[in-house]
Amino acid sequence: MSSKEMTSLFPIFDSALAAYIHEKGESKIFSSGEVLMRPGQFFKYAMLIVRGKVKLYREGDDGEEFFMYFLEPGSACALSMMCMARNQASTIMAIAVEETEVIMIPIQYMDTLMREYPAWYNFVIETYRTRFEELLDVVDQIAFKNMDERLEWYLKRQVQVLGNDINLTHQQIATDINSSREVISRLLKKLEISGKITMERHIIHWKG
Amino acid sequence: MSSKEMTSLFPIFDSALAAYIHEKGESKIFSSGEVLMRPGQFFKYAMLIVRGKVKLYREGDDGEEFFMYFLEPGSACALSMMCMARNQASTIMAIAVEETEVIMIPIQYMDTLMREYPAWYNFVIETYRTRFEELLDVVDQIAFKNMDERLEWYLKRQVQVLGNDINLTHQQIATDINSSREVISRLLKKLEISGKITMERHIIHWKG
DNA sequence: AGTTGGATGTGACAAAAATCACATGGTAGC
DNA sequence: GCTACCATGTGATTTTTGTCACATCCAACT
Repeated sequence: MSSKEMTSLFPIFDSALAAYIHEKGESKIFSSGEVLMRPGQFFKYAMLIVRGKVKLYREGDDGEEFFMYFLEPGSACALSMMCMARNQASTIMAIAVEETEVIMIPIQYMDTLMREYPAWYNFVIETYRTRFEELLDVVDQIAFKNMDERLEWYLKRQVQVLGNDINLTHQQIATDINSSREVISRLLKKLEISGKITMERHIIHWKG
Repeated sequence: MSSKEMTSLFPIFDSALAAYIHEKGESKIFSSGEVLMRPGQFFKYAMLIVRGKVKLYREGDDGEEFFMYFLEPGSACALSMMCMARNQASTIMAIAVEETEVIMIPIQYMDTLMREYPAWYNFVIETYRTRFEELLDVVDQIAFKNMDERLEWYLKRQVQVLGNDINLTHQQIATDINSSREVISRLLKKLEISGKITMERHIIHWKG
């Protein structure tokens, strides 16, 4: 990726910053399903998403999963930065849901980036802020909403990021929102009756 | 508050930064129960807590409340900074739970702070990070845990910040964790039987 | 002391969600 | 075409949580 492409994907970057990241960052491609970050891992890079989609999960003590949000091109993994900066083990799971290209910036360049590139710390702050707000929405949903509303919200987010055909089994959805397959099947049936979706094996079509 | 006191409360601040904040910040005292920030409000200050305790709530669409975390002296309100920086309405409620002194830094000094005081943006980033991790814990609890565990976790956090005698009615606790009074009463009874607490009217004593 | 209002205790019931058991149905691999 | 493996559908039951009704109890105020 050229510096020019970088500034168009990350509009907050100035050309000097883009050039620096271009020089120091390492490009890496993850294929669909590959793990970018797993709980317990110590992280030595800040990750910028260039292409593809990444799904972030929280894992419970007994291996339960809980979907939090997607990362898309032009965004960064806030958690990677936090773990790196604190030298703390990651507490989340990040998986590529399609072939995904990332720029990995090694930790040793963070001081320079922070000190000499104002656009960088603005970007970092903006990244934290975006994710923070996304997390607040997640809290709202699980604190205040019933499963039917949470399911609908979940489907909407899938559609926003991955398009109107949702390629997930009922079991996968149940895992993502920490429910059970039967409950999801029944609620999906209701959504189908109300006309918001149609269903096929392995696919849910969102109609709005 | 002198610059010297400030650097001891906010150890990340250097003396130049402390002096600048001392000059530009406005000190304000909120009495117990007073609202520092309410949903819908546009925020024009970054708030630093100097003394006292602040409780942060999320509000649901139908006026439900949900306790998120406390702010203590030496910390800042991450949400105030976010709303300010984006010129967005606040989506949370902040209430002083005891007499609380804050330094309010008007928005027009943010550019200078960010540009000329590296300690400031480090502090901002650190603030976001801390709150982010706290929010992740909240998500874990409500996503994966039953009410009994959530209640215990809630009580522990109260104790950590406010001491072993918890001055709350069952109804207030129920509101904080979005449950109902009867459920909380029954679960508290179980905790009393198991020896983790003792109860009096209006008070719960934590025994661990 | 008597009244009153909020706080707490408790049983019965309702609603939401999870779990169990089993039927049906499509499809990939032989 | 047969088989085996998932995915999905569905009723019955259990668990968890919320709701309702009402009793009791304490503390403040007259």
